[in-house]
Amino acid sequence: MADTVSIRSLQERLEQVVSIRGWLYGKRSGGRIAFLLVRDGTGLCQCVVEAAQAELFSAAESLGQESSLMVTGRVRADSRSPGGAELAVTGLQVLQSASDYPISRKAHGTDFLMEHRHLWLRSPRQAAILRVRHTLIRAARRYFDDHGFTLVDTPILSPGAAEGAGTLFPVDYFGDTVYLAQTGQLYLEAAAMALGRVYCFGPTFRAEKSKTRRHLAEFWMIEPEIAFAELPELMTWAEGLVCAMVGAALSERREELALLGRNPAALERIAPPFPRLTYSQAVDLLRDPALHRKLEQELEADRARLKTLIPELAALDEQLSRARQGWQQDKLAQQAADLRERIRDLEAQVAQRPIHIEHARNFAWGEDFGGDEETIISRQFDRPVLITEYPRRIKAFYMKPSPANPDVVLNLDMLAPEGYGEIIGGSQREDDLAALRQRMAEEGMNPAPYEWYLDLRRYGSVPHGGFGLGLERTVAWICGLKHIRETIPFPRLMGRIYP
RNA sequence: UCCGGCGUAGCUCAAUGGUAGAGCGGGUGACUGUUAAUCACUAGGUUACAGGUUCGAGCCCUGUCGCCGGAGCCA
Repeated sequence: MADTVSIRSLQERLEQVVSIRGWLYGKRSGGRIAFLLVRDGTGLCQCVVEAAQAELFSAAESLGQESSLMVTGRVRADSRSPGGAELAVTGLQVLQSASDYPISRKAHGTDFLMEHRHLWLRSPRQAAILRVRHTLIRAARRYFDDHGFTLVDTPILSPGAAEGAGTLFPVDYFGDTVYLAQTGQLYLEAAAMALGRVYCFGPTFRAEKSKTRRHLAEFWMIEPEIAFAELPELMTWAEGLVCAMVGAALSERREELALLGRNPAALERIAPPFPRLTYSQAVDLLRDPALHRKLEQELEADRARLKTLIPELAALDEQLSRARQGWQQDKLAQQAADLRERIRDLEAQVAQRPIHIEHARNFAWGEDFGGDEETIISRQFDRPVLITEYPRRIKAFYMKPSPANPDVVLNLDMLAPEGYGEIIGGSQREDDLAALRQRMAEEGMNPAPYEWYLDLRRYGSVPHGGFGLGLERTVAWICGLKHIRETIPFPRLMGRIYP
């Protein structure tokens, strides 16, 4: 009886007879030889069946993509097999013979792939993303665990809405309406007063009707909350967390990042200290004529690039019209489609840029940053940027105003580079009972459901704060993905709940 | 909610208002080392749906539905 081993470990089994279990990823056959490409979640292995073994050969030839099987054979080194080792098959047990697997090893549209998300996960690219995601989660948890934090799970069902009830999902709770949590923060504050340093990691829910590449209705957030921490300390924690996550991806997931086409150089630059701006400094930056000149130069550069892309596309179309073989045609058509998409994106950017510049020029202190302002600011730096002290009026009631300027609060946002947007939002909390009550009154909030929260200020209140990191946006940034829907196994998007 | 784009074979896409097509995938056959193998043959269609204009509609018009991503809002 041969040992059953993982494909990843085949290199250590050269010349031995072993079995592997997995799924048929691809198949090619000649008149007297058949190649089965088997995947098992740890790697890909080419399995060779020769026609001399008539029964094995006909069984191998009849298998459809994604059939599940156990293959036994002698391991031999061969550079033509994906993992460097192939299996000379002596035994083949078909667990289930599959036919008409919907996802071929070819280009598909996003709608089709999303409808088949449960199968799409089997493709190498999606599996790579899930591995990076896993590594980032582990790195974040390890970072907190190693720094004296205690994991505290906060409830998912929460009574009444803290702010903007329209952004919460209502749920029937024994006849009452409650809501799916959009943060564990208030509960974490209670836990921080018990344990000092705490964090939670769980799903959060937003009912915002946002249909963009940066939004999910259900996403995972890592939230630390730290007793005695004031704003500067919070920034250090945020920086440390992000560096720990990027570092783990670089040290443990090089292969996956390469498969995803992510240039590691952009990630290797990520080191503390991150640039820090106050909101007011960011506004000055937006209004700075030097920035506008720079943006206009970039606009010219993009226009020039667009001019080079268009002949490139024409050349590709020309090649396409001359291509003979079907799959070459298909490949070229795919390249042409990709290029067309890049051109469309670039054209849209070029068209939008003057509007963005105009927005930046006219940006008034007190407004919140929109996506285009965030993009402009984050593009000025080659690593994540921290922005602090936003106007009090656009921020939540629990944020502590700055003692130096009560018009701003002691909050922090972190913008990821390359236009990936906000990945962290947090603040030092208001720890004074009277001030907190006043802020709640200003917001027109009923204090009754928050008496427990106010208790935290009645009994041994201390300065404290925390922040939340959006896992999926971080995964998208680190993997260099165009869309957040690939960062989570089963994305919940507005208008999509299947599968 | 608003703005814009798209909807043709299982998939990816073609088709001046005038005979609905190609590649991939499926099926059959050929081929001793393939790398999205290749070659030959073959099956496969209510052109999203409902109206309208026209001698004639995949194409033009109106409405509905679905999908996409941008604004607002947010991580």
